[in-house]
Amino acid sequence: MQAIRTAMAAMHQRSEAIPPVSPAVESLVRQVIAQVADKWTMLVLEALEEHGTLRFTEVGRIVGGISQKMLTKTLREMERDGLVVRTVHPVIPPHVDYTLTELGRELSAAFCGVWTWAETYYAEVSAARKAFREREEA
Amino acid sequence: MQAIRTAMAAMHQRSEAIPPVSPAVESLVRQVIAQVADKWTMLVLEALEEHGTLRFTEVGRIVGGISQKMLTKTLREMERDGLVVRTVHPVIPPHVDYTLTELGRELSAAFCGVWTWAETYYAEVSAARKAFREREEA
DNA sequence: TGCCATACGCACCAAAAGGAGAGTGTAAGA
DNA sequence: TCTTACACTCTCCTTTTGGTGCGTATGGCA
Repeated sequence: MQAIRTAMAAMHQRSEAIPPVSPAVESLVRQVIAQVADKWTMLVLEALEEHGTLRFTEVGRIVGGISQKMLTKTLREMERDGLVVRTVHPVIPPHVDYTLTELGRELSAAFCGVWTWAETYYAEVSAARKAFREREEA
Repeated sequence: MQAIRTAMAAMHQRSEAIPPVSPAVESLVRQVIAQVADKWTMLVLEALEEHGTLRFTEVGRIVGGISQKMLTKTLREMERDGLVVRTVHPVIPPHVDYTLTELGRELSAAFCGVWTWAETYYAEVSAARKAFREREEA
């Protein structure tokens, strides 16, 4: 068990990989990645990219299967990170709409490759899963 | 409250967006995206892309801050989805190594854009967060 | 003789994510 | 007058995520 403790301690040390960038930047980039590499964020990004400015319920309808709670949370975090602009029209009933910022549009473009990958290879992923299942059943 | 029930019911309907692709494909792509858009998956992908074949503990050390449990889980899911090959050398102490498949390398390339985005814009995200914090403190 | 190394699996627990449902405020339409 | 619309917020609850610590097999080294 001492062995494991040692291994774990080593794991929590700084990675010695990717020397060109500083550890501080590394850490920040990882933080940003972790926040942004989220299912709902990707879906909302897509919806806004495709449809331009949308209202709260419209985003929910287009994304599909998201609860109000998660929609609010996701949108707020995206606003906080500067990915969307939230515009409140002080009327009753309330009217709020969301638009991608330049930063958001850039991120959406960056994710484009992942969407394309998924569309291109989902059949292969399915096949790999099937093969894996059969292999472990045996 | 009936209003909310109606809105929620509408939200859970199928999205009418993106007509070019079939709903079945849409759903599969979303599933794949949801699995793959994961912090640890992205980090492990990066590590393997940069260093080629790696052993279990090496992956852990390079990724940094991941527990053995999550590392095992992430690696298994990636194997299941056909992103990595797991090779067991039946010796004692055990020796297992992991290599990206072509599929994995393609995905890594697709994520490259997101990494670049994060590296390019993390300062702007930080600034946006700071501004947001100050705005809501007021 | 006895300890170490590796890549896990398992059990237990805490924290976070996420869903369901109710409540809110008020102007305009039935 | 009663309901509806919208964009939430709040509470309660379940599920998932993730961490910690333990056990394991055994050839080789001290």
